[in-house]
Amino acid sequence: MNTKERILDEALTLFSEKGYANVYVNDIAEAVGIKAPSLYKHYKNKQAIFDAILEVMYARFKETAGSLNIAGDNADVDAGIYKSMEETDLVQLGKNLFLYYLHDDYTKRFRKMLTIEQFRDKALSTVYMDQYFDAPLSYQGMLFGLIVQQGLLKTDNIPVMTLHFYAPIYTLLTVCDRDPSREEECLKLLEEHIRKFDELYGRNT
Amino acid sequence: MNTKERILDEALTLFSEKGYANVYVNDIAEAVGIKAPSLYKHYKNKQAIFDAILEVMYARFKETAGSLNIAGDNADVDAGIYKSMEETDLVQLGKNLFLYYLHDDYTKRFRKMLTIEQFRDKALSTVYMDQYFDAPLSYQGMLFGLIVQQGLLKTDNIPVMTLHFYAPIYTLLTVCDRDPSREEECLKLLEEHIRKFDELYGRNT
DNA sequence: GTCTATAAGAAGATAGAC
DNA sequence: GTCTATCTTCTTATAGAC
Repeated sequence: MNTKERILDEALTLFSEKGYANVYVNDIAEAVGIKAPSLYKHYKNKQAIFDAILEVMYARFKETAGSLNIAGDNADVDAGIYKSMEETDLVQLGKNLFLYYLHDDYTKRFRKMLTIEQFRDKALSTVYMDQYFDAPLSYQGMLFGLIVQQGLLKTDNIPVMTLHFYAPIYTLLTVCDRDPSREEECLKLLEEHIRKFDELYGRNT
Repeated sequence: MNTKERILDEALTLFSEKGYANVYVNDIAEAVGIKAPSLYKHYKNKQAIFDAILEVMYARFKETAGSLNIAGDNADVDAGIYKSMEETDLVQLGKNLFLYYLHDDYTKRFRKMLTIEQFRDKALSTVYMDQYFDAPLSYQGMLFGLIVQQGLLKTDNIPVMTLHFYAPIYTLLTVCDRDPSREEECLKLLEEHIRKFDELYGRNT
């Protein structure tokens, strides 16, 4: 990783921990191991560093299309999900998804930074919502549509079914973001959630 | 409302919109209609204003005990909920709760401020989690325990049942906080969520 | 309690040597 | 590309009159 990239990396870490306004260019330089004025050889100013981070983020979000997919980052795996649903590997998939988003270094820092900065910039709150509400619900809703079509789960309201699957995952994710020490507890609840979800939707009309 | 209170009120509005670091004492003074130096006759410094806001917040949170209760802010109403559950007024109660937390002016601004500032201060993230995760789940879990005892709803896992009820409400609340124009859409989903929740847990073992 | 004037310091950014 | 020195601006806070 060259200096220009390291600046983005360290800045992202700092922004995600303290927010843009509470991070000084000197902090970033120090984290990188250079002096503050040297930053300006790589980026026009502090805002340009922030903007560059957003660009990287947008690019990554685009790559993983409907982020917070059922399989996390692999649409191929998702595509096969409704074929093997008989074994209730929905649990394993849900946990993988959760852990991927919780532990993937970039994803995690982006999410925390967005959480802090979203109210200052309407565009950021739109990105946050798209990434953590609309896209997951849309993508997962499509998958559940297939699963229901296969007769593996039953419902007359797929959007609500999707919300029932996803909202607890999202909620538990926000808990772990705030207090990583609660990960074990949340994973346990997550597993119980999916098992019960499967049970509730598995044998009703 | 005297000047001292108006300072807190305007500061809370500004902090919830831009975050502590992005609000200058001059902004607060301007909002109140006085000059910045006059603020210092009421509060020792900027941080003291923030701290005073937190105190008010803690006091209010304490008043409404297990905030995000089923009935929002009225434990008496909650206490009677499991007697009249036959009429599925769970929907109305859920909507009232949601709307109370969405529209109550103080609650809303506190929540947004906490969202922005929580990562800077461990204590704040603890307050946030307690207020929007632990307390609601604990309180609602107790109520669902009673409801289940009455045989009105059925489950072998009350914590997960409570999560299933609350997580969608929480998730939809975070959507409306970010984009108030989606309130109608979210209310519709909320209502469908509770109806389906009632259906799923109403006729299973 | 509010004002004007201003001090004190912090933070972002530039100049120019190496 | 990195450094030291420095400038500029912004922000908090104080002094002292009214």
